[in-house]
Amino acid sequence: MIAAFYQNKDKHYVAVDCIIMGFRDNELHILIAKRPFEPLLGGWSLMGGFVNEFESINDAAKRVLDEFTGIEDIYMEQVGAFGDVNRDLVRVISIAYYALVDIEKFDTSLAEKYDARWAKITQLPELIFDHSLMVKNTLNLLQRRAAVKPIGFNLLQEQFTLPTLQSLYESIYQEAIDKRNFRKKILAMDILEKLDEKDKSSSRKGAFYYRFIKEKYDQLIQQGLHFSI
Amino acid sequence: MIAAFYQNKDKHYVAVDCIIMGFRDNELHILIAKRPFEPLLGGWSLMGGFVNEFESINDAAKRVLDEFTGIEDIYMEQVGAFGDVNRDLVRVISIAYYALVDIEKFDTSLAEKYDARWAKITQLPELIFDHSLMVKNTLNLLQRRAAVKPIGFNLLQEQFTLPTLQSLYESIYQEAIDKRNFRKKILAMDILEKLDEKDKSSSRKGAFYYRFIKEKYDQLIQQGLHFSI
DNA sequence: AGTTACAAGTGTAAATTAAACACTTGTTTT
DNA sequence: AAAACAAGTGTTTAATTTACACTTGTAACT
Repeated sequence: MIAAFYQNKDKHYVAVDCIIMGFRDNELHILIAKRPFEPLLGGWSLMGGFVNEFESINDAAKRVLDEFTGIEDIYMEQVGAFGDVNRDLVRVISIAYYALVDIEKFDTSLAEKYDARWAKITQLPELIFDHSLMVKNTLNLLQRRAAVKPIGFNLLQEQFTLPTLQSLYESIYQEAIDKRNFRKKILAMDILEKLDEKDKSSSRKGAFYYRFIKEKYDQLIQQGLHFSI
Repeated sequence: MIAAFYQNKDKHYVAVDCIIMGFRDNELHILIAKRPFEPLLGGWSLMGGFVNEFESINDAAKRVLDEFTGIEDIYMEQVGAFGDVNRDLVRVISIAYYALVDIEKFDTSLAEKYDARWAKITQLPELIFDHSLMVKNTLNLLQRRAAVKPIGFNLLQEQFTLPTLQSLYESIYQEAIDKRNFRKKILAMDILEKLDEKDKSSSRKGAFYYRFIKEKYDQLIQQGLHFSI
């Protein structure tokens, strides 16, 4: 009876495609790879994989993320399902996830293995299928999310300077931010801890390191206040 | 060669589930139906259907919307893919879409045919599978969208009063809005046209009807301004 | 005809938030 | 000792949001 109901329904290939984002040289980057098989062999593509029979789509995304970055416990969020593309010969319904990773933790040996590279989001090549659209939607979503949730820190190492943090947000919003206003706002939330060390790699004076303190953020929320940059 | 690559991949049942929203009696309503087949026969569910082999997922959603409402050209937007539910016996990946309809255009004969009814969003029964989660995510998405896009008008008839429009937004945001501030804001955008007729169904004085003028909205956008309520 | 009931309709002031803006500091290099 | 240079710092103005209470128009009732 049950089997009978499903029996005449079509089944589909379902893939996950991951928009893996990293931050380097004051710019957002996305991990892309040369596609190793047909159709569109050699085209630039996002990192993806097929969903297995008894696997949740979230688990599939996690598996793919781990496979291509060597990092577990990655911050990720679904972007949406894409299925209107007329892929050659076979139609695949693809569910896109974006992920924010600390690019320093990235296992670079995997880049060789998969012929992958980090491309600046402002200078992405044309991607296959609807992958360019996925990236566009992701940036949109990220801009809205990063404005109200402290997810940007996932793109940084544990310690970071305020100039770096600011340039991260500038890269996400793709617009300049006033230095004084930015500092005022982020520090007013009292969710960062200032450290004693300085990063002297980009100035003689050096910039103090800060850390994001999750507990302080939770406290902020508990007080009915909100993160906002 | 190509076939060989896909050959060993699993295929999945893919459905669309539609959160069909209407506005009535100053409250958002959602169309739900008693499920007519196993598993979970008799449980309250969203309106859904399976995606056909050569159909885009958007088209599948449109088809389902038309089937259950009798309305074509419905405003709809994807909410996301849901696939982590352990559905009895068979796993189905479902892509949720929300739709905003003028409840007056709804073909009520379909309600009988499908054993469907409009339920207040504040008083929804427990829904099957992850449908309750879909509704929750939809309300979230709708709150963010309705704040910056003039999509709320899809829930109203062509002519509507400002008190009605306000109560629509109150129902979407689930919070009271100050009457004067609301009117100030919506009228300042100059996207509505005031008509000469009044609606006297809810007061002796009567409230003037207004119409949303898409051309005026386009003009607003062209000026670099934004819709915002 | 006058009164009542009642939602529709209207404006201003205060508070908050966002935006604009330029100089000083600390450290290394020359 | 001077130069170079990014890090760091406050205040003022503008814009936006919030709070708040009375008048108006019409139908129903007496």
